Amino acid sequence: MTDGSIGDAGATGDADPTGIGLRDDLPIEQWYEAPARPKPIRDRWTKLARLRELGFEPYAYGWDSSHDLTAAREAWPGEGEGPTVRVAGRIESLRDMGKSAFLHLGDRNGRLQAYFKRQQLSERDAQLLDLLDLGDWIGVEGPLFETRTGEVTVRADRLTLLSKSLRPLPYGKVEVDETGERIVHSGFADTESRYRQRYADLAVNPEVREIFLVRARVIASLRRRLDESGFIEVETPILQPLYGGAFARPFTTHHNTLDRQLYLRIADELYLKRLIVGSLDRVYEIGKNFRNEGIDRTHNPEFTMLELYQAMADYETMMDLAESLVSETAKEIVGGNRIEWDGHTVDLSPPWERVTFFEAIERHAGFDARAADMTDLAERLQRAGRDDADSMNRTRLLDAVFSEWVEPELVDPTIIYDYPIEMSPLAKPKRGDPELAERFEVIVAGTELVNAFSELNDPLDQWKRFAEQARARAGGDAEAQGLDRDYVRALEYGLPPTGGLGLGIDRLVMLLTGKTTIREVILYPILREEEI
RNA sequence: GCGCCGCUAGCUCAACUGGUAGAGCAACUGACUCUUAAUCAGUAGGUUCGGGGUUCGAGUCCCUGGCGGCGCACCA
Repeated sequence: MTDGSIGDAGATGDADPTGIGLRDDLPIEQWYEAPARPKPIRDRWTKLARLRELGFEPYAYGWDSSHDLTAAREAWPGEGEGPTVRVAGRIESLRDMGKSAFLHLGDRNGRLQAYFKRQQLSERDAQLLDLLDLGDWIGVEGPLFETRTGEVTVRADRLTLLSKSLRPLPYGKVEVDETGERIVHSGFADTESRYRQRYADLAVNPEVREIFLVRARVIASLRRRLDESGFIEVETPILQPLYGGAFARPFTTHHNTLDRQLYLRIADELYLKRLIVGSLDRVYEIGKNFRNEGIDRTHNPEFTMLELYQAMADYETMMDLAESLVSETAKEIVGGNRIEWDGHTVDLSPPWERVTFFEAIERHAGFDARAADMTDLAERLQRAGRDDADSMNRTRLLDAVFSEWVEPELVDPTIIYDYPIEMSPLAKPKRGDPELAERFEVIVAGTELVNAFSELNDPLDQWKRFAEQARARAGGDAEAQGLDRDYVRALEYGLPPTGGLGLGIDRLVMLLTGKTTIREVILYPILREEEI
């Protein structure tokens, strides 16, 4: 397979050089009526032909709605016949009873029933009604009323086909019980198909649409809050000659004209701090990072981060900012700070508990990791079943200890601060304790949500830390950072005291939507190639 | 990367120890003027993920490949 794109499904150009453009060796028209197609597809193809015969345009050019479906339902005055509305939507259910028919239209966040009385329709509209299928987009015009069973409904006096659906959507049957709760029977549930055909997932599962509406509102809310606080939004390179700002392996690519190797960024950090040097004293960027690492419930190779930098601030300012950004956003988007997540109740209201890195280990693992030597750390990890411990340096050992005993215990957001300095090559040493860095992470529900520090602004110190990284890299640590000479040059001009913060947008959305898999909050999560 | 589980009709799922592959929804034909998981009668729908093997006989057992899920590792 040279091209796995879904749009080219079934092309057989490789097998038959004269067959370019054929679909499974057939001209496209014959493909739809071939016996190999499921009957619903063949039937829809026949209906499409019939519609054309009758002079209907199956793919319209536009439509003017007077209301979306939710607004239309709300426009019903409460009794009697309401105003005439023009609405559009996709047919989600269809109940034809001969002389009359009911169907439900759906749009991005609403649903409205339409009632058709054949006697009252023009002959053409009645013909059209007979050729409709689930999944078709239609427009409807008529007055609102309430059915005997109490559902606000539009009585369709006029009907317009907007787009004919040739492929049956995997609709389940929707039952609405006495409490108004939607119960979906059967439906579209196969995880793999849902991700591969996200369009069908979104079309059929309103709760999936809701996740992405929430995601959009979360991002808009963060952006508005930062804009109002005097931050300016910027864009920095994704294609970078040197990657840095985090510990991760990059994706590598190549620019032809420049004939030069480039990397997809693993973090925005170094470019953003250069802007603070340039006197843009509050900047942020919301964008994709790319890390060439494993894939699991909390990691997708491309993911979205908010990074912000504020001059004249330190990590304590960032702690306050992290608290307010997360809790205010939660209040605004989901209406509160108590969230049910993976069987826990997570309380996002500030202030969050603040514990130092070594205190946290003391508390949850029961020993003083700062005093412990490497052998001691490795032995403890080995006893806990980590057989790779003897190959780790001290940084990795401490990190392993932290993720083994501390992280899983933290449910409510917890600020873990004062990390060992060797784990934090871009952070300032802690005042009065240079073995530690002024850095914190926010751990919520067992995973890292925020990473922040007082930014290292001493160019000499930065050079030495880079050099240390370079040594670690030479010693085989594939994730150690490269030496970025231009960044040091920038620091030499003078980086004011600066606080910086990174917040994982995907994980925040997971938290606010109750999802335990990052794939559920990314529209197109990465998957292996599909054979179509 | 390793381990476990899964892949059957367009969708959701059945098929005991190997013995003719089924149901509901969707579809089609017909009936029905306020239905709503509409109902009723009938019809059609399958390369059981691909390849190989064992067997008189494989959805089922074995080998191999693909894809997915979960866990572990990795990802500070």
